[in-house]
Amino acid sequence: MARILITSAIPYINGIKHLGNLVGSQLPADAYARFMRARGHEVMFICATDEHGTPAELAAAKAGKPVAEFCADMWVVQKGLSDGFRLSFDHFGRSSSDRNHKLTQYFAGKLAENDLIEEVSEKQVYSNADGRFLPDRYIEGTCPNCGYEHARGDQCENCTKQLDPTDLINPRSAVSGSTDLEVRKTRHLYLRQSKLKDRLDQWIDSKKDWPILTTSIAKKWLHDGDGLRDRGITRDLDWGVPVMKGDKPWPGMEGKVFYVWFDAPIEYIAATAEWADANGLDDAAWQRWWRTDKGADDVRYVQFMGKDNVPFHTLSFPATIMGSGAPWKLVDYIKSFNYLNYDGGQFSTSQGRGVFMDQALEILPADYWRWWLLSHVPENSDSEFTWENFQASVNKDLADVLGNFVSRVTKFCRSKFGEAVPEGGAYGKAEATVTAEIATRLEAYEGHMEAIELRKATSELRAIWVAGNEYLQAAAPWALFKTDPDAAAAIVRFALNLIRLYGVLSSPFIPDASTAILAAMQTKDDSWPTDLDAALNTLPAGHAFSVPDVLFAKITDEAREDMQARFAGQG
RNA sequence: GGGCCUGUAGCUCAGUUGGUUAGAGCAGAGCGCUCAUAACGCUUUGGUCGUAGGUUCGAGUCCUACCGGGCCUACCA
Repeated sequence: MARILITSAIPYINGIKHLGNLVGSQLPADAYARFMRARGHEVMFICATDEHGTPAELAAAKAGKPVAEFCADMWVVQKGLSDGFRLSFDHFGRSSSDRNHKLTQYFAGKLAENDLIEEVSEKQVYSNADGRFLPDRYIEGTCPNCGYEHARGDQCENCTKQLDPTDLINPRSAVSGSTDLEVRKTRHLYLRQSKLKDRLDQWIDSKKDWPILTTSIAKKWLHDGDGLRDRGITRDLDWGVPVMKGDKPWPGMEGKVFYVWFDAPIEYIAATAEWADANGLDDAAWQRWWRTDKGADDVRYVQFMGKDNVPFHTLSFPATIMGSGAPWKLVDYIKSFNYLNYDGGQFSTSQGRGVFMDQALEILPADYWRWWLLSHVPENSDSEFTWENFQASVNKDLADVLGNFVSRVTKFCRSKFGEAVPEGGAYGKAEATVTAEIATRLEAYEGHMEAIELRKATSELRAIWVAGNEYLQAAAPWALFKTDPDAAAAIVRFALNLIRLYGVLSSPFIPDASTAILAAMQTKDDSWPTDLDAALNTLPAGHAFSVPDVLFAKITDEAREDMQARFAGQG
């Protein structure tokens, strides 16, 4: 039995996430975690909300709430949605937790001890009307290059020229529109990750099996221009982790907080500590996942994230871990994803374009979304959601291939033999043949899951469902029943056992249906099959079962058209 | 501008270190079955693998150029 630590990129607190966000980290991480648990491994699956930064403060102001209250409320919303999608986190934490405050300050102190922190004096734009420093992109003005009037302080979206906020003509705050701006001097801490460049480079080089998307982004940042640049890790904000050197004050840094991307990955560790706290466990309980000197050296640590998060996970966070000089666990495998687009364009929060997590659950059960999203997860390139594809995929795979199989077998049995596994006859050649096919496919399925090749895994799982229909069609118990009821009984017995097997094998992707299948089969035995012949004899003759309700109702053309219209967006 | 990814049947995608007639699912067509959510099964029609060159006995696979799509480019997270 292995020990596997799994983290999903932590969703930003600022609003409800859309399906593109969901499929880019949390959902694939969940399928992987569920599979590994089902295989009997010890899993720690961690997620949290990412609560700091300027956008959170602004969203809170817009909602008319103090930021702490806003975040607390949004955490409840996001937690509810992750439960709704059946994301099986062992703990869903908060980056604003006391644990994260302490750990973030601890890491900063360690980095300072090791001469990896530098104080830099810089100039930044301050908005008097807003009473805050503004990040470059929150300053708007006319582009000096092309004359576009809504250029942002970091880059003009029209001509793509890189800008400095002071380049803008008629600069104004993107928050309030105020032009009462001034450039102020401020001091910030920088993480001297450039000193760790060679070590990071060698480390990345050693990861031959990582997705090319992961390593190519890391390489680009390591070697672009003068190489890896140092990075500011503090901000002039009110909401965040106060800058401290371990548990001591940091002279000159009063009133400042750590930058959200410094504390966010540390929350992976902190959330595990929060988990221990929530379960009344001691520090050793979480440290055995994170400290290689306290039991974590046999842990395999896998991270999931969208491609936009790759630099922080391949460089900044490892630099923090390495630079601490303490035996913290470094990531072993980084699975990164491309983007999911929506019907010919991007998902857009501002334009209300696409489907958001709360709306998705209002429309259809979680399993529908999970199945479609995971069988189309953007592993190799950006992929696209269309309602036609969603409808076709869900109706065919879930309703016809799997759902109808369960239906036809259980109903046939009920009408001919009653609601118990029938006795009589014996498994023969046909059963051996399909068992052999499933064994081969199961091995492939497991291999793809181990390698986190989720699309391939779903297609193999589907083929396992199809094998049941092929078997049943060839065996034709409805015909055999008339001449040889015992032979028909054996076929039905085998098919009922197939149903239970499907319930077990499908659980990483469609957990609710899995539960419903096992409940209908009236069994608690959800153990992953190691011996297929034994697994297909789990339900003995005489074992009672019930005919479940329709597992997956089909999406009608009319319903699809309604949804299509509803989510077309205003943009 | 620079870097990276991507372009394979109407649609969504597989195609290992280059090796014989390029595969799967869906959609389409035909047949079969009638237990089932008009579900299932079998058979079958679709591709000069973005374009043009090159390397090679041999290229979807390697190289070059071009065309199209996408992402990143460090103060949004």
